[in-house]
Amino acid sequence: MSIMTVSFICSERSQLSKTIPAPKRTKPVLLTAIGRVERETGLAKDTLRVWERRYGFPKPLRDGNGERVYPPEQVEKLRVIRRLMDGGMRPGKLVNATLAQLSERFGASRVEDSSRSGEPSPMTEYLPLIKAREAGVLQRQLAHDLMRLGLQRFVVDVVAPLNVGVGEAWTRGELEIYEEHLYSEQVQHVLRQALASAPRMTRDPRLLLTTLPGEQHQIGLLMAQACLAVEGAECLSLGPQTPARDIVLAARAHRVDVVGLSFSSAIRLREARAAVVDLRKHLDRSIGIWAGGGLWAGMKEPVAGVTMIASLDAIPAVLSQWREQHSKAVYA
Amino acid sequence: MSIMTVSFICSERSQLSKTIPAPKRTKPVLLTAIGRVERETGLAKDTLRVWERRYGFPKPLRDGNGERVYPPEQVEKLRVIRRLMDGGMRPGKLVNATLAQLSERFGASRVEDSSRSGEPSPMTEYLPLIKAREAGVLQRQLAHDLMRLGLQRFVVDVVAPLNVGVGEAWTRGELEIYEEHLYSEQVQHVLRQALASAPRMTRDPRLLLTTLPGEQHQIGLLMAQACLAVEGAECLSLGPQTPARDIVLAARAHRVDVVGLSFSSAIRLREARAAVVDLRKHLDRSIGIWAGGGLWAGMKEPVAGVTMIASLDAIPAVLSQWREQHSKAVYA
DNA sequence: GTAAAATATTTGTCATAGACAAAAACTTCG
DNA sequence: CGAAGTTTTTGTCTATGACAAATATTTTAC
Repeated sequence: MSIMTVSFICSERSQLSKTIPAPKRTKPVLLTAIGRVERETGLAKDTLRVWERRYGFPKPLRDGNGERVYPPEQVEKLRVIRRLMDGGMRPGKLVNATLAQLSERFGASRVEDSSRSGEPSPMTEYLPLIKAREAGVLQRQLAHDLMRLGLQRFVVDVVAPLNVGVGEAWTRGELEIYEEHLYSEQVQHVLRQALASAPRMTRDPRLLLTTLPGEQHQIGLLMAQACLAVEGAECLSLGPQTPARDIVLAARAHRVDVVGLSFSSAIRLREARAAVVDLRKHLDRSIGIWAGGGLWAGMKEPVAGVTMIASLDAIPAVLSQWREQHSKAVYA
Repeated sequence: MSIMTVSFICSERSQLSKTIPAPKRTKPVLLTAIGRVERETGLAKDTLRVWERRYGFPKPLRDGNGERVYPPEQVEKLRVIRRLMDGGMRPGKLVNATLAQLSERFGASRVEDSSRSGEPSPMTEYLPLIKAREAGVLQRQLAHDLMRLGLQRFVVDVVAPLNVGVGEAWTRGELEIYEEHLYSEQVQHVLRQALASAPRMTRDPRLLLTTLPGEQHQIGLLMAQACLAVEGAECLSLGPQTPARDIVLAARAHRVDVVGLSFSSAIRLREARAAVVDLRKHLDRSIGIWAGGGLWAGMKEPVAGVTMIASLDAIPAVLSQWREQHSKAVYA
């Protein structure tokens, strides 16, 4: 993680501002090699090749060396498919549909939510702000709602639905990725501010918060931390992507009672499950594991020795339950 | 990025706290499949296989299905090798060395730095705090130094060397990854606090800050943002990992003057270079690109139309140069 | 009819081995 | 000593086959 060295190679001005020549575009067509497609879509190279073999899609062109080059429409379609798969659909049904047909499928998974009641969703209020590209206004509105509702309700009623809504809006093509990034950055800012100013109570349980490798999303972690801090739990966050081995070491070193893990739905259920099972295997039995994230709502059987928390709403209940059990143990 | 759904599947207590059965460890030996090794070391599956074929290392065992399973020592050695390669060494010379021999090599790249002068490095002050596992104390010390030195000097003289030092300490086995994570989290916290309380000047240039996909490290970005904010530049951060296409869109939408990219040394030079060249190709010529990070110190020829900033020290100079050129343009 | 068990399909990941181009290191020449 | 040419190193790509885990479908039992 060493990031910056202190050497100073920029002493020559001529080198410093080489803003002069500016390259000319060679071809207006942008073809993407398989390695890059893997990075952009999150679909493994092996998977891309096997889909081509089995389903006939994607059907990349070949360059001079016989290597696959993907035109942008196919990459775009792959991105959408990946997105739908995260929502539980299977690739066999998706690859041979047109982009238009795929877009329709999105509706299916959201009907229950949007038409559930007449009450205004946070999305109707915030989406224009995000699209207006006014970072300052967005941040002030968030800060305002935070003040009005308090941290707990702000997270549960505003931020959590907003995350879902923003993700869906992106899926429907209503938002660009950069707008999502910008939103995410503002929310993180507001949440971190709130956490910093919240008084630190040192009450049981002591929690170690992080995500497993591959899960990059910090917002889930921050939301959880906020909900836990409000309830007086002592949180220690390692940030995202801590390897299992290091979670075990850190949990021991800091003598925590519980390890809290956050999972976004951008990760596949079975992988997440396997990773949690693995962690449970190696972590001391006296230390609890709480796995949070909407991901778990779709799971059939729970993992032994792990508490699944599918909603932030559930955090207070889980906490009080833990405290109850723990106090009993002291008396017993 | 949809992270949490609002469904509440935890209403049944029995499911909620399945902390009962607790699995028994089957085998004390921890064998790692190739996919996981890829994730943990950052070395592609193809690379792992081709090294095995060519150099005879790693030499994984095979499970019942003839699939590779890597014992922990080999994974550890791979991690160290990866680390050394990021420093510019070549794998052929490394794979057949013992772990002890590899550790020696680390010295080579740091001699110039540590023995350069007698002045106390921030490391001597902070390393004990990190190892003491007292997050609160560490944070207070950081905040104290921030107050004492001011944001600019704090970033350049304390945080930047600390990042390098912490990375090296990890390499030498003096720090665990989780300790690095914890340190990183505290630093981010302090930097974000400082940025939030800094008054927002709206002076040219307008910057869009982010990292390219694959570059996860946020600290470099935050440090840059701090240095830029101090100098009065208007920063808009998208957080890490924005695809090139979206950087182009965002830069246009927000009418920025410059796109600032941060690169840690955990990424390979040629890949970074290629990515920057690609971005330059697609970004409007009127928008500048500043690529920051110690990475670029090792580069031979600069990229046309891109300003490389190898050190945070250089930021004020680059800024004033930009302003100078830009004001000239106005009068011309 | 529903629930459980058995069977079938879908799907991702792994294996093998050969090929090649870009980068780095090493020679040779002026 | 530096430029130009040559060799080695190295990562990534290709192709096809195989298999197990997850999911869907059918059959069987109650």
